[in-house]
Amino acid sequence: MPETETSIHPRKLEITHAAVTCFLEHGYHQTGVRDIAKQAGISLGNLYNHFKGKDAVLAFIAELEGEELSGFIELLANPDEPRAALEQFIDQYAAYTARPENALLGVEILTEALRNPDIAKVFGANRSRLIDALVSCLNKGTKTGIFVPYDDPRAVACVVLDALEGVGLRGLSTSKPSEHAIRSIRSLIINGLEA
Amino acid sequence: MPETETSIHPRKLEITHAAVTCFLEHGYHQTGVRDIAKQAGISLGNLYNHFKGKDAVLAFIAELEGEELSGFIELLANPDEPRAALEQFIDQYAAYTARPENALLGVEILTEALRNPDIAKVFGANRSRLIDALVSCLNKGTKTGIFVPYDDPRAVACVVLDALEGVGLRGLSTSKPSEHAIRSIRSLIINGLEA
Amino acid sequence: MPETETSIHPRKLEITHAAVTCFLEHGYHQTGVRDIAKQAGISLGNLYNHFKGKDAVLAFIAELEGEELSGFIELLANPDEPRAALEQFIDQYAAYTARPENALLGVEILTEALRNPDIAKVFGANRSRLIDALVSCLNKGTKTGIFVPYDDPRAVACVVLDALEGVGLRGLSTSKPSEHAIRSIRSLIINGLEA
Amino acid sequence: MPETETSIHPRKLEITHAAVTCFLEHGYHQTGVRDIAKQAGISLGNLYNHFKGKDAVLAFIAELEGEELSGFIELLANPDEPRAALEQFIDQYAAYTARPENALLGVEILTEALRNPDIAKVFGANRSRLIDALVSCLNKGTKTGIFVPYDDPRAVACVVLDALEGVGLRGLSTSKPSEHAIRSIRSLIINGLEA
DNA sequence: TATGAATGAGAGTTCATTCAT
DNA sequence: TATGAATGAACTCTCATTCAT
Repeated sequence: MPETETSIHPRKLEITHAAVTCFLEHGYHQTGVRDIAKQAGISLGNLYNHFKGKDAVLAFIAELEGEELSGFIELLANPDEPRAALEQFIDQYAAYTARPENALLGVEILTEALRNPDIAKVFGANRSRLIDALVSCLNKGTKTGIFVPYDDPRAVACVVLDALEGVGLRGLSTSKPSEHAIRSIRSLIINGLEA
Repeated sequence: MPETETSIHPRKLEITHAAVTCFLEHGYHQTGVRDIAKQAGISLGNLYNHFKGKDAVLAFIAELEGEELSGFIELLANPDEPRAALEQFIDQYAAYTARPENALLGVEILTEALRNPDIAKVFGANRSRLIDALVSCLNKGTKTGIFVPYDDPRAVACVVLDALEGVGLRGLSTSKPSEHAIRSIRSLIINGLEA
Repeated sequence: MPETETSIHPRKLEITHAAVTCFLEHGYHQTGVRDIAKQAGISLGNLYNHFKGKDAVLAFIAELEGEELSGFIELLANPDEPRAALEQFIDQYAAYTARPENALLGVEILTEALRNPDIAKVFGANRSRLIDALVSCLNKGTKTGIFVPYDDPRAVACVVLDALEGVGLRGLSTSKPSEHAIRSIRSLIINGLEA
Repeated sequence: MPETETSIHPRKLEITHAAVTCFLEHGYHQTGVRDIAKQAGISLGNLYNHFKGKDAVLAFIAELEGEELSGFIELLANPDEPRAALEQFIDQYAAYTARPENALLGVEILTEALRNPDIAKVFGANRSRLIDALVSCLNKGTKTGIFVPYDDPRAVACVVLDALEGVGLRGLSTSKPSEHAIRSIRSLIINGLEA
């Protein structure tokens, strides 16, 4: 619940943005705390007035990313037309992950979450919210008969997310926006889900 | 046959296995060259008689991983029954990526490839071979009329790989083998592809 | 005034003195950064808060040495009596180079300057100032008719410096102050220059 | 007495030449034993069949340099005309030290001799032979009345050598052959010595 | 004689973090 | 809040040398 903080010091956000810039350019482990401080234009010691340590910066970034997911979740949460909602989600989430900053940060956070419990906690919470919303959308679609019933809707939701995020990751190396790719995924998924 | 060396010094393989163990347990960046040497039971300096540096160890691991893909590629290359071949590939590749060692190493190599050209080269070559084979299978299926035609078969191939690898990655956090997940993916994909 | 920094951190000077001690005793390449830090009584990492690296320490020493030359340069710059000025310079500069610390550091800096551009820059600047001053003194002497005219006064200046510095270097091995040597040089030079 | 060796293995000379090449290019301390072996086209271990260690290679180079001095020494040893012999020596020795390889190696050996007794022994022996010869030439000149008497002929000899070697060293940085310089030195010295 | 794997100490440098000011 | 000096462990990598083959 990052929103419960009474107010976020503007300096904290500056540091966060500086860190994002560094992490994107050089990666989390290749970025030093000094680099972040320099990029933020503050002293090294002052960074520790706003963050407990390097980990905390990444965790905070993950928190902020989590807030960006709210739009997607609302979209999926209680859709009148599950199929339309799903299609819209696919397009928008694909666009989201296609932005290199999101794809790169995503994989940094993912890999760090594998071994760092603090990061894992935030990352897992974000993921759960998104998957829950997606599952609820799929279930509604199944209930209204427009989607085939699956024995593990959560697995399907994961596949959808993995595929979409994979596009973003792939785009990093190939450096092409891959309009085709997104369309193909949407077709594949919708095709595969439709009753 | 990426390994053109006439013979590989057994010590080189020992070091490689030690490195794999370390990378799996602590990650690439969290593993020191000393850790690898200690795990391999050799002196630090001797490691540099077999590898140019830490990067080279990871690159060599990626090379060896590439060789493990040959089985999958043969499976897909010129299938009599594309649908059966695809299903078989999905099951086997899902089983492959479901093994934590493969999933973990895969993501380490992937993220390192994003910024390290030496790793990117090997990683990209491996990926290309697999995608090419998958595309050829899809194309054959389309030609024989059992798959719907897609305007970007390569994108579809990527989706399939991303989804399967996503399962492996997901399994690392949830630590359950996820039989369901694989079945769901197979259904989704096959369902989505069938004419 | 090569030192444009508004103020030099006292620790930086402490490190410099420690480095001088080490370089004199063991030579530049045989001295480790750890040795310098230990001699200075500070931690290893802190040294890098004051110097960019080992090279920078030597470069700074060379800078400080350059400042010590100012006295000699003033002596030579615009002498009323070139011959007296030259004799005085010879005696004083011989005494300067006869001090082992100056001779030893000088040769360390010289040899390092041969391959390290950063050192070469500082070293070259120092040398130029001294030679320029010497040349101006010789020229004045020639103009006033007390020195023979030379077609390359700069070459003569170099010879004088080389000879004087050679005494200092020689004294390191023979470990005798060599009063004789200096007197011989002065005679030789003055004798050779007089009209 | 390097000549007493019954015979020098040709490989030993190859290694020596390789070492000279390396030392000239990167300096003694910056050259690794591996570099020498690679340059010589032999294995690392084999180098140690011919030399006790890295020091021994430099010491052997110094020995060979000593042999090259024989010509100069004969020239000076018992001259019929000391003045002509001295002039000839100045020109030839200047030409010798003007060759970068000799100047560079000379300063490498000199600085190493300051702290390494093994090198100092060889270097000192070479120097003594040359100075002795020069002194004997000067003394003969003084005796025959063509040179002024000096109270320390050995010091004068040192000045001459220092000046000539200084030219070579100076030429390394300025990279001009400095015909002028040599002429100036000869004039200065001869001028200064003549009765 | 010749090889190159093996050693481990040591190289220079960066690290995340703390703390007095 | 803000500073940057201070810490020392850790980093990757190179060193001269030895030794079994």
